[in-house]
Amino acid sequence: MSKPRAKLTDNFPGCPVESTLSFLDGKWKGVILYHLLQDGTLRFNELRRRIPAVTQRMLTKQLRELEEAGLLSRTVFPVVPPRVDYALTPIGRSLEPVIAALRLWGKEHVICENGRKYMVMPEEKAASKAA
Amino acid sequence: MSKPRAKLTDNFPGCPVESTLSFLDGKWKGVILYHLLQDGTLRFNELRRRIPAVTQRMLTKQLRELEEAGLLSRTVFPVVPPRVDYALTPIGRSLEPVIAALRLWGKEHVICENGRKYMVMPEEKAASKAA
DNA sequence: CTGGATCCTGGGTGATACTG
DNA sequence: CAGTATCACCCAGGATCCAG
Repeated sequence: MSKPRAKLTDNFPGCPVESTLSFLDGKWKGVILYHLLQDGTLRFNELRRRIPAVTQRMLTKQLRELEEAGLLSRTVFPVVPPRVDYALTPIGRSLEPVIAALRLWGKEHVICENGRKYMVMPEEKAASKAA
Repeated sequence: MSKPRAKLTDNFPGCPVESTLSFLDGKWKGVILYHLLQDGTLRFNELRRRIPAVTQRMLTKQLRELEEAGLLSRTVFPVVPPRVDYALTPIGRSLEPVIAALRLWGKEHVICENGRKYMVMPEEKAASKAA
């Protein structure tokens, strides 16, 4: 199945938010899409290097799910050593505004420090500037 | 902890996409935020009615997590029968562009039919489905 | 280099029953 | 009405070893 968690009986039609989220479900899909949007085409280990915390197993899994969903294409070069390129499909690329929105909000409202995440209230930022 | 799945050791700072996604993690957060954005303030059962597939347990849980994250406020009225209002905080409301992007993409690229989800290629819509 | 196969576990999620 | 308490299941996700 292409949906890892979604039981396909979630809710009635009419919740595109849920639908979209279901394609981003999984711990690494968002990051993968982000890097693919940034760099165009990436090989397996190039992706790994950009997402240090991911394991091969999970990277493979999430890539396959994204591929099955039609969001990215996987190109195998029959050479030795093996080479596999990953790139977004047109649909995958159409997620750009979504990823951009996610990224923007994260930059605005979350502080990442040593791997920890802290929320930042806009008022605090404004207040510190104004007051 | 406020993050259900995120191990906080995911990746180095620099991935706001991941950060944002971590706040939307969980099966119902997106939908909850969406409805709260739509309707302003909602009571517990009003939310339930808008998300038929959710159980009380999960609705409660996700609401608490969103509250702990600071995205929504929970107002208890000491009356009988009980009444609890949920509304977005300013930060919660700041997620509007994100939810909007998610929703827009879903409307453009996903068809919900009888609870099932089908991807729709923009090209296929433009050009008649020939395959 | 790019995976596949296997084992394992944490906790997310559901179902149900109960309560002020 | 708005939850809490419990039990049980399933599978996402990590670790490790193996393979072409």
